[in-house]
Amino acid sequence: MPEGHTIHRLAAEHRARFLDRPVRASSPQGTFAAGAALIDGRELTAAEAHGKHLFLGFGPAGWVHVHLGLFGRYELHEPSGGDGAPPPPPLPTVRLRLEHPRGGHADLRGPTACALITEPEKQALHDRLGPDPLRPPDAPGNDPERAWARISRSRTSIAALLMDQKVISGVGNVYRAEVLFRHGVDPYLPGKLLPRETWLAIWSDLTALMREGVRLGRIDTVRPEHTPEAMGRPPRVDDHGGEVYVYRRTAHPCLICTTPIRTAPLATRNLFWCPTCQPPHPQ
DNA sequence: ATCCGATGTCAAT
DNA sequence: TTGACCTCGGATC
Repeated sequence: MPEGHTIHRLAAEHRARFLDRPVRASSPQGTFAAGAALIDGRELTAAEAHGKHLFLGFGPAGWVHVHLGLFGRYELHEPSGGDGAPPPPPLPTVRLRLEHPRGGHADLRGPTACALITEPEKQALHDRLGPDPLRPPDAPGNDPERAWARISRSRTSIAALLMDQKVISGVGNVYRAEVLFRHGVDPYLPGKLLPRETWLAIWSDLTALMREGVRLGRIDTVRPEHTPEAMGRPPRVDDHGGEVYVYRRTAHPCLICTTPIRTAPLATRNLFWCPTCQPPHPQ
C-alpha cells in the first residue's frame, strides 16, 4: 500500500476526522501502549506527511511518528451505527487505534515505526528527507533542484536514486518503475547522464501522478490513449487496484510495443521495465 | 497447513 | 550485500 500518496491521503483523513477533537488512543498490540496512554484524551492539533512519514501532532505531548514500512496498513472506519455506539473492539495486532464519536476510528497495524517524538526529533527527520513532489512548492527546501544537485553528480542508476529518500521522498517501487517508463528512461542510466530537462519533466510528472494517487487512493499511470480499452486489449485489474504500464506486468506484453516486460532486482526491490520503450544507454 | 512475497528501511557485516 | 523487523493474503501442498 504505502508510497507517498498513501501517507498524504492518510494525513488528510486524520485532519478530516480528528483535527481539534479529543481522541481516545489505545494500543492492543502493546508495543505502543505507553505512548498511546500519553496522548489518550488529547486533541489532534496537526497531521502532516513528508514522503512516506506521517506526523500526528498532539500539542505539548509531541508528535506520533508513523512509518508504514512494507507491511503497515491503516484501516479507517466511519462512526458505527447509532448515536454514541462504540466501535467494534480492535484486533489484537492493532498497534494504534484513534477514535472519536464523530470521526470514526483509525486502526494502524504492522508499521515499521510508531513512536512519540519531540519537535526537534521531527525536524531531524525532515532534514534527512529529500524534496517531496506532494509537499507545497513553497515548503522549505522542497525544490527539485535539490534532488537534481545530487542526481547530476551521481554515478548511481536513476532507478536507485529515485528510491533514495534522501534524494527525493515519497517515491516507491511502483512510481519509480512507472515514471521511468513514461519518460522512456533506461532504469540503469547513471544519474549524471540524465538530461536536466528529463529530470524536471519527471519531477513534474510525479507531482501530477502522485496528486492523482492521493485523490483516487490508488496508483494509475496509464495515459488514456494506452488503456486496454483504447488499445483493443482485454482490460486488466492489477493487484494493487490501479492501471499501470510495467509494475508487476512481467507476464504481459508492453501496452505500447508488445515486448515482454522485464524484471530484475535493483536497490533491494524488483524493478520492472520495457527494454524497447526504455532502450539501454550505450554501454 | 504452510510458504512466499509485498507499494520499506535500517543496522550489521 | 545480508538479515531483521512488522503483518497479511494468495498460492501451493
